[in-house]
Amino acid sequence: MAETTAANERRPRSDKQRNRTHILQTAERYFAEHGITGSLDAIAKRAGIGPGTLYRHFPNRESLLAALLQARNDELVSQREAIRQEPDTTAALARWLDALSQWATAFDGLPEPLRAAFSEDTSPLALTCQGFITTTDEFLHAAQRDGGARPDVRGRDLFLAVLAMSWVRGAAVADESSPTALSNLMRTGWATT
Amino acid sequence: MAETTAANERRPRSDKQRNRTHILQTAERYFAEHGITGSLDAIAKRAGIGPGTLYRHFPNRESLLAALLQARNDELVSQREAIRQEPDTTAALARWLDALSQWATAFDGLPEPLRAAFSEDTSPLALTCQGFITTTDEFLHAAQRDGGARPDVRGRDLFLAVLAMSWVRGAAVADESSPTALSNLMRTGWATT
DNA sequence: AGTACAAACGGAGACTATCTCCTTATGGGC
DNA sequence: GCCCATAAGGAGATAGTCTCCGTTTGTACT
Repeated sequence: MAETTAANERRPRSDKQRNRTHILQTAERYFAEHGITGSLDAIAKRAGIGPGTLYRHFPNRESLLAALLQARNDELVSQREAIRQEPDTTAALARWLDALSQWATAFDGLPEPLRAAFSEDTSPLALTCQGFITTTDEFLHAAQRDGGARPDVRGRDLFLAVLAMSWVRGAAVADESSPTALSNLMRTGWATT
Repeated sequence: MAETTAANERRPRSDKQRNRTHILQTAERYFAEHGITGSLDAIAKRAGIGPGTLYRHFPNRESLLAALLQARNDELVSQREAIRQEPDTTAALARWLDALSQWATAFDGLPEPLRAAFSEDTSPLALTCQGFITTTDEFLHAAQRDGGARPDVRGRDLFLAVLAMSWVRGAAVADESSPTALSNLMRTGWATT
């Protein structure tokens, strides 16, 4: 056993990993240009492979998306660690929600599949969402303990609200101040009470 | 000139209006069952007409949607009149936002094209949105005058927030309390300040 | 009633996208 | 160098949007 693979397991063919990487690089660029609804066959063509190859690696758009998001998930997790150092729990929650919002807008149209994944736990994105909801809950509870966040709010709702704001932001690009305005709205609401 | 049509204008063929009505009835049911992304050709087939006929009446999904929404727009406008009688301007704003939210969820998936229309004034839905943003602004200004709403909020942002909440609600059906929770969140925010 | 004709209909089919299946190619182990 | 499992490639089934054009039909006029 010169390899680290399990016994009776042939080492995976080298072209497989090579293709996978190449697909991801191509898809990254393609989604950045056309949004995540761009044609998958077009990505295959641009990557110089057949559609069958793309679909073997990533059986649907969602799994491709999940793979692309991996790097950003890691990034978000490391941000989470940094934010945990923040002594002001309310500021920490605000920073976390901001980071989450940036994550959800990594690609144009991303909130849509995230929302879809939210309600089906069979999706590769669902687990990711679940993890981030848990984190949201942690920051929220800390802030609630310190009196900085309303006690009746749930992490789940905050997560959904961030997703919703990220979604609507995609169309509101015309107005520069919308992102801030919406983020403020979510923080303080419209009422004065 | 025995007819009310303009001079030199032939009266429109009777089957035209008949088909139009029939298409609308069929589409109403179809969208209610399948959401607004259901196949247009399928609607034509169910209505017993050719796709060409459907597309002549409604050149795209959006215009069909706009026609279907007409009745609901009227309903919303009449609700607006009722809400204007409300002496408590803050309660009025809350009621208006609620009505708006119901309007935006008349069909499954409706928030999507509404958001799209929001940023392109060429759309038949865009004008409708614009009108409702104006109304939102009216109720908002009244509430702000009376100190019930934060002065830095804009009607446009409130409208977008309602749209966003309506959108996310589509997926959050699993959790009964989400609609209320999100509506509260929009009203008071997550922070205690 | 019959005729003329603009208006409207119907549906074949062009186009685009997703995804599958099966043949061909190739890399790994011996 | 040979075997063959593994992966690649791409044709094509399926489905949806939308258009074009030959055919039909309702209306007006005689």
